[in-house]
Amino acid sequence: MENDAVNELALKRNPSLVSLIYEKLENMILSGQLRSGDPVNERALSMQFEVSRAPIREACRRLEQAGLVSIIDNRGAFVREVSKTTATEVYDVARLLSSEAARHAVANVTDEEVRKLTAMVEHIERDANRDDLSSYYAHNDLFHLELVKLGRNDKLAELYRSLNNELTLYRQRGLRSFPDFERSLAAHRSIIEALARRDSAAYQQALDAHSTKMTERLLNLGV
Amino acid sequence: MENDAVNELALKRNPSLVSLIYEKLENMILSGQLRSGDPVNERALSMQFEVSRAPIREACRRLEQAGLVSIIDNRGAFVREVSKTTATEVYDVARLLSSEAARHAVANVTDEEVRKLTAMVEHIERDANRDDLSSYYAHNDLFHLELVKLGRNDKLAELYRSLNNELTLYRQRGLRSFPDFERSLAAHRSIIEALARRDSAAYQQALDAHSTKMTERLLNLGV
DNA sequence: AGATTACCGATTGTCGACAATCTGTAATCT
DNA sequence: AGATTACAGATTGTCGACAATCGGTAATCT
Repeated sequence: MENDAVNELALKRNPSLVSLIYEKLENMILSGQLRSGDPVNERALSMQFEVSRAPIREACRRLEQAGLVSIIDNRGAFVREVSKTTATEVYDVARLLSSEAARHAVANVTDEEVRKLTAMVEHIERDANRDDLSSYYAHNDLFHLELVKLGRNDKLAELYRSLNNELTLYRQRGLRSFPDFERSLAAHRSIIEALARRDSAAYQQALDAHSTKMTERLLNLGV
Repeated sequence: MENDAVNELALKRNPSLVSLIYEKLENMILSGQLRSGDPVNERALSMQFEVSRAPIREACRRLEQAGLVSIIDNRGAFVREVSKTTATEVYDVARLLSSEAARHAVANVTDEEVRKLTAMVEHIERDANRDDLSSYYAHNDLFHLELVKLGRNDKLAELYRSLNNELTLYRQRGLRSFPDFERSLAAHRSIIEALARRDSAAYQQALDAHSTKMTERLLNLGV
């Protein structure tokens, strides 16, 4: 099931080898298949994927820019270890961006978007009810990214996405807190509700409260 | 004077070929030597620097991540054209980060830092008096970056630096507004002064006003 | 003439080989 | 024995060559 990754890559093609390899590796890291500190060996991967080292190497450099691996000169790439200090910094910036986006969201949001977001919330609730944690986390992240996009600033949204990836890596590093479903889902509901009412103050307040709560929970884990 | 770039690179060494090439190219772009839309040809550069294409290629990918070039598949890298829309977005995020850093600056700043910043302001003033625009711009950017670092969030400062590089590219794209020295230098003075007094409100207000003024001036150029 | 197709030059994409560099271990010296 | 040095293995860094792909131009067709 894993050694036909070759064909996977060979067939899809055109999205460029590097992109495919990048996504594969990103996924392996964010899903926890590769853990913090693990080496990312160019030759080993080039044999595993049956391509030369060049595209692998390039993908690794992209992973570095994305903050997912650290590269040590002449030593190679290693899945990054995100310290609590760094994670705190990243959280702070992500919250700042999210909050800024929220300030502009209500003025721009369309009915269509409210419907889409509502659907996403419901999807997350289904994941929670089925205890499908991995899907829950993924869709939760997507939901929040979509909220940020309401700020109508592509650059800001892109930065947010990138920061959130780093945070996912941090969360992945060790024991993972079991989410407080009840509280979290309720928060989502009130966020969406305020948005539907076009109540900017309530929306910003609900979102900030939710973000702060999440941050606290996640940072108080590793102690 | 320019074609011994070869020896420059060959001698410095160890900071890795890629880093040297990256910095060289970054400098060529930010200084306006390479202008928006110009192709960044791998083979040409590899001959100019007398290295193989591999390190050039890698440097180009880093430039892309830094937002300084766009890469089109199978077509190569081109110095990026930053639209006014994008520049506005980037400005908004940069201002947000700067403002957030300002909120924490007074609580943390040391006397040593105040001295250093004062020296930087004086340096900028000398540049202004000598009408050394290129030095003026460079030190002005450094000054503002140093202010952001007072926020004690490395990640935030790094993002700010990166965003500012993109903005430099935007400014470089066409006609450049002649700076309003008098107003700008006065603003620097009051920023530093508020900082020295540890007057947080005044500091934040002075900095935000200055940033906003700069933004307006720069964005109203290309119309 | 206008549109379509086939080709050509230029550039990037990928490859396999070799050089440079680092880490850890074993041999040597005091 | 402890410290130092020399070596070996593994990995990245760099290179030159070839393949794939793109844009534009010239030849062809209607």
